[in-house]
Amino acid sequence: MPARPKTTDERVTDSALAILEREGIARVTMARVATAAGVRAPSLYKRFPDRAALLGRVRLQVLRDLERLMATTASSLDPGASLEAMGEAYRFFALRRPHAYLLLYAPGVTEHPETAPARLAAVRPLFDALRALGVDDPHLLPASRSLVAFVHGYVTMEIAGAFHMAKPDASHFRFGLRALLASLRSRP
Amino acid sequence: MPARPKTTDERVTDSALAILEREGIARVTMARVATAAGVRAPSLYKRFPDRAALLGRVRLQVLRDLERLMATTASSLDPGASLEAMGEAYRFFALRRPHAYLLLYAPGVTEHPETAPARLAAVRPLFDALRALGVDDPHLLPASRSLVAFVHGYVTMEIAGAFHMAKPDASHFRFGLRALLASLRSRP
DNA sequence: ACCTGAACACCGTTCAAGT
DNA sequence: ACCTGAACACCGTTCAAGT
Repeated sequence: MPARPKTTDERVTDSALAILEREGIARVTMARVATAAGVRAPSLYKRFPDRAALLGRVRLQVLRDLERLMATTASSLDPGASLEAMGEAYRFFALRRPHAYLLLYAPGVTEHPETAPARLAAVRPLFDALRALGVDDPHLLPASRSLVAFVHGYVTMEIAGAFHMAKPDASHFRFGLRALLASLRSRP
Repeated sequence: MPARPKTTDERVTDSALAILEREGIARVTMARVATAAGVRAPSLYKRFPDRAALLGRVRLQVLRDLERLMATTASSLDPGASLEAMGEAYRFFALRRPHAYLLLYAPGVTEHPETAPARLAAVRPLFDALRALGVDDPHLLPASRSLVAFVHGYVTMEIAGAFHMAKPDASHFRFGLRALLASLRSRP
């Protein structure tokens, strides 16, 4: 009764992420992921309860990439410049990996227990920069939510093609980001 | 060779919209829509090329509801108050009909030809109010895009439960909306 | 002209049987 | 302990056959 593993959890999630990034969430089927991971579809159920849970694990992976990017981008010098840089970095992340980004808010995904902490960790640098900018404690939460909402909304619409532009236009994004930051900066 | 219709295009889209609002996009299957419309699944293909096109037609319908709401909400009195009211109305629309709202940016939907004009019409009152607020022509497009991005991003995250709040919190939304509007108002 | 059952290729998922 | 073929209930879609 050996029956030794032909794959690993990590290889399964890596395979799923690769298919996701290339072809989108709808194409991430259990059969395709299984084959890419060197196994048959039913075997995946020994590792993940169902497709929603597998996608939840992939989401966590993407979130950690984003978290790393945010931490790297945050500069300790000028908080204003740091916030702008984080906004731009976030947008680039989303535009470069649209399918992976969309997974962060896609329906039909069971949230992995570590996802909530990871989401918090990803906005932590933002929080710190806002504090450094002079935003007082009671306004930290609404301010960071507003920033994330703007950036998330903008890139989602950009990915969906809502602006029907020839090329992605960074100038309008920067306009909005700066407008919001200027307002937060001049808070009483 | 009569074979007279058992349903209509309108009844089909109405049925699809009803299922969508109650159970979400994944549950809008051809079989369920057909039955609700008094017909069998294959019959739908005489009216719509495929599921993506049917969903595209439903999206147009939702967009027109939103357009009507925006037009109604826009007040000709104070443009600042009007913009705030439009933001709040947009948010309520999305929170009251989350599945319908999400369809506006969902993947796997073939865009109906009239959708682009309808999207334009929906933001028209916003455009007008921004102009009345004193935003000059070259900034009208980035300003409206930024506002829509913020509002869209905020409600999407709210629907997805990203803020993990007990109740939806209007105060943070209003904070961000006002911050953005204040910045646009004080433009040179 | 529109509706339909039957069929096809594909899903996610379960499970008894293999090693 | 993990893998698998076979099976189930469901998809979207096509099409020949009905009226």
